[in-house]
Amino acid sequence: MNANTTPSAAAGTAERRRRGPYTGTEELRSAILEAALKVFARDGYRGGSLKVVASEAGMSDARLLYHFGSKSALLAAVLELRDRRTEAVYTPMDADDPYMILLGLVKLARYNVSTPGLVRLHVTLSAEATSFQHPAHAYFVQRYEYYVDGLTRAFSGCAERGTLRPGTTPVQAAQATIAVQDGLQLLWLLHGDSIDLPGGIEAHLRRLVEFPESD
Amino acid sequence: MNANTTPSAAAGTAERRRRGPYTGTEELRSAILEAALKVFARDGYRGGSLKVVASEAGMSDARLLYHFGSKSALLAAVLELRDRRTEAVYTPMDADDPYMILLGLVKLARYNVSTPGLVRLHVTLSAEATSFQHPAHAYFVQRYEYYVDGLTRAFSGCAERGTLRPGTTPVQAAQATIAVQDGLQLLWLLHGDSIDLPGGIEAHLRRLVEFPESD
DNA sequence: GTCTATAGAGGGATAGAC
DNA sequence: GTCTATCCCTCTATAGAC
Repeated sequence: MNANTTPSAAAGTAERRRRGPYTGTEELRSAILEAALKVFARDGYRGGSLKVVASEAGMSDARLLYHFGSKSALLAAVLELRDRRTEAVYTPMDADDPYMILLGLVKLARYNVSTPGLVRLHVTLSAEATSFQHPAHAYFVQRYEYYVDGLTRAFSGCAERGTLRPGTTPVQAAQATIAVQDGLQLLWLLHGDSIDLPGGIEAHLRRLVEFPESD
Repeated sequence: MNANTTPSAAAGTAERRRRGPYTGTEELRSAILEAALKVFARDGYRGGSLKVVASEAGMSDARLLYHFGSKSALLAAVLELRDRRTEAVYTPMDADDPYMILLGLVKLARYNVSTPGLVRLHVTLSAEATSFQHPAHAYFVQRYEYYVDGLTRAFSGCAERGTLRPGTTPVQAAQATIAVQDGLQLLWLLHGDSIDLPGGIEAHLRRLVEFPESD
């Protein structure tokens, strides 16, 4: 969040040319993160190598490691980056209006189809992270807990307003919604644009909830 | 499918004891496949190593490779094994009764929760296989096509009988159903038994279709 | 901060003796 | 068929010169 360029970035122009196109530490880190996101999304954490990440970012792996310390630290930074991107599109989860929370998922899906890399990253890493010793295991467990809780509250809000269709509890609705979201992303990666990601999620939500007309 | 023991299996008891507990080629292959399934399920194809598989099966990696030739060939055999296991529980997909096809998914889910290894294998490998160069990429693309087509036919059957609830097309219903199935499996692996896999799928199906009372 | 070089471990696959 | 030994590669991370 700090826009200051670090002191160490005040290198002469000659040196800058020798070092590559990065004019400051932030830009360098950002370039590495971009490359890492791409590689982890394509090959997973286990399958993606630092050498490939470094090469995609146009630098040596030693230089990359100097800035991030270790591969798992790089992964953590990538997940952080992803969270920032997602939050920029999907703020709610503690909003008052449950319908806004739920329909926010459709907006998020529209954003997702515009950035396949983020979808790939999520699908690949969340599956890898089911393994207990995966460095992102705790992250994904926590994240799902957060989303299940938030959506359960939203569906409870609908139930209070009498717009949750009978036959499903708020918790089940929340779990099913996350499942549809993740499952459709996987399907979309395997089957391409014969899958309508936002449309599928919206249809799912409308089977669960009767939304007030305001659209 | 051939139950013959290969000639080479006719080893004396003394030799058998030196070689390990496997009395025939089929049993040996089967032991390897069991270990491979376990390892690939836990660590993925990329993350799982032949040395570990061999060690879990109580043999050297050279011996393993003699019987399967390569790592990707081993993967193919594991996927075949999985298909056989699944087909033993879920035969339909070309049955006449669409309700039977759909409710078969609930039965399948009940089976799945009894064998976490198979669920892990599916979740892990299907995500890895979104990568184009993954050795199981074609397998999963094909498999999903098969399931989407089959379920689309089933939901079309419901539509003809007037029991597909309005607002969703058969194709969308099929895609959503597969998504719920896969997504719930992922959620179940991350969150354990707070997720009711069969119940979640059945609830999803009942939101889509009005089943005739016969249960 | 960045480079080259390398340590040290582990990967898949093969060779040759038995 | 199975073993031991080994090849050759890639991996993460570190060391030391600059």
